[in-house]
Amino acid sequence: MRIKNELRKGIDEVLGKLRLEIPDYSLEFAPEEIGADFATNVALIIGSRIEKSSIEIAEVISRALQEVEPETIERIEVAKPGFINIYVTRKRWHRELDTILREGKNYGKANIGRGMKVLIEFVSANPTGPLHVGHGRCASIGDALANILREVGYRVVKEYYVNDVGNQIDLLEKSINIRQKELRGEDESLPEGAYRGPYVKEIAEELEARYGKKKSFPCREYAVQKILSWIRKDLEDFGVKFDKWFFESTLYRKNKVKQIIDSLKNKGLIYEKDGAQWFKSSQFGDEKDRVVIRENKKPTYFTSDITYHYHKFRRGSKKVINIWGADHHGYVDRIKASIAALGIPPEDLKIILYQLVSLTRGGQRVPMSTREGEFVTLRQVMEEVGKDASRFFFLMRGADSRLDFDLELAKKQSPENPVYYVQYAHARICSIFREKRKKEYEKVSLTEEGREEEKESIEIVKRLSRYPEVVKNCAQRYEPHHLTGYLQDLAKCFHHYYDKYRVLSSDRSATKFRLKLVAAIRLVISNGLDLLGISAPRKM
RNA sequence: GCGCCUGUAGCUCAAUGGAUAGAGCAGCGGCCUCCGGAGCCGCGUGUGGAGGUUCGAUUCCUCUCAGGCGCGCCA
Repeated sequence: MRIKNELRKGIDEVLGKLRLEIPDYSLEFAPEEIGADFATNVALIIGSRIEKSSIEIAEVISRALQEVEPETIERIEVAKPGFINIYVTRKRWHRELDTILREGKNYGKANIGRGMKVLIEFVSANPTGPLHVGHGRCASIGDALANILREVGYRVVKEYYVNDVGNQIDLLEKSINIRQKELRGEDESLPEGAYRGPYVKEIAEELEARYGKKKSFPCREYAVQKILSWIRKDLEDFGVKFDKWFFESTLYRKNKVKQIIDSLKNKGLIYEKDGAQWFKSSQFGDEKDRVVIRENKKPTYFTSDITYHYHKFRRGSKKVINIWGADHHGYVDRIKASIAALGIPPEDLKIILYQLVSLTRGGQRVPMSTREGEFVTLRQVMEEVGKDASRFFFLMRGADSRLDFDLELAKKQSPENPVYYVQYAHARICSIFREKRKKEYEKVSLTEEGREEEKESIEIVKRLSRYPEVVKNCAQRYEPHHLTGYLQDLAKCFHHYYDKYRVLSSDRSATKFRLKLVAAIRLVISNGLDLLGISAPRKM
């Protein structure tokens, strides 16, 4: 068992013996300045409930705990307001290190998901143009989160929703047609909001070559397929693979949208006004009602989105996660209202909003509108900055913070980019093991007992020991960025240690221990980077 | 005007209601007989403002100021 779980069990046992109710208390790694290994506020919580001094309670609990866990606990101190600080024996930390190495690739896995099915939908950019940097941020977050959720025991499906019908596609078709006319020498200017990117011309040329002046040809289908194939390739090269591509058009083809409207009608939640059909979303927390069937009898985008979300749950997902750009936040309440109306608890739908990436190039703001056709693509960023670096960069900050991405700076910084710092630690450790094979240390096995005397090594074991909780924390809060921070910190500890102590030396006993330690560091870095979708190179 | 998000060190950002608020970058000064110098070490009077909740607030509540976004029978 890992130390923390063991201590929690011990504390619970002590509270039982003292006939105290077990409150919701914290048991954490103590802040570094304290010097202790773990700290709990259990006495503070109890003290505030019953009218007694927290310090006294802490002292009673400490004494009892010491007796329950003599092998693990070196000593216990009670501090200021009533914290209990626990010092763990070195022997116990050594066992922890062995546990980590034994678990190997599985270290970090948990079962808080208990096999629950989760559907995570992200990117879902309209197939009207290539992916841009913002989508890269979304893809990085979604993919990492999916990996993390899998790691802690959820069954995760990654899905991309393709809006292959509607006004944007109409507009794309129109834009292509105009470019075709240009090719034939006819002049017609692009309407307001048309797609102007060079790829539109490219598609127009291909269509022109294939179909010439034929009256009808599958323009939309061709264009969507074409653009989607670019998107797919971009994502693939970015290391993101979707389990399912769900086409909006299938909802119409299978009449699902009409079924949803009928179902809402049967619940008495649809009424007519100004020639349109309205859904009473305000009854479910939305600020006002919304149109689902326009005056022209066509459903709105919202209507197919209701249908889509309902069917995500119908397909067996207990939890649905969406990752949207923050400019869609006004949409959250109405979509939650709609699934609530259909009998699904709205809290089963988690919507993560990421702030848009503002892109600059040498301090100059780069406009980022797909429709204006002037934007920096994900591919450009990948090629300039590299896949690993850009993914790490996108994952360093919480989704809620705005991200300033200066391309010139990112390029310039690339050698000092934090991702290299973490990867370098991994490569360095691999190098130690290459060196080990060349020399007499060859026969040293990682299962042998070794001696440790420097305090930094125990600090590192403590950090390694935190790893599974970091992963859990990311999963429970849907925030992968805690993992990037953790890995940077771990890499820092390693580089420091490496600089101060030689791993391979004539001191055989110390060598045994240090090899174990760095092997465990390498393991955790590798597991962590893997979850983030970033490679852990053996050489750089 | 209403709603959501964000205000933390020169810059970019961390911190499940916990103890003396932490990193990176930039700047200055040091470290290569030795496993990879893409590295290490040293240098810091910062939570926009005012109240409140409590043993304890960057975190929760109210008000306020600043920025971003949204408020369509667009998606």
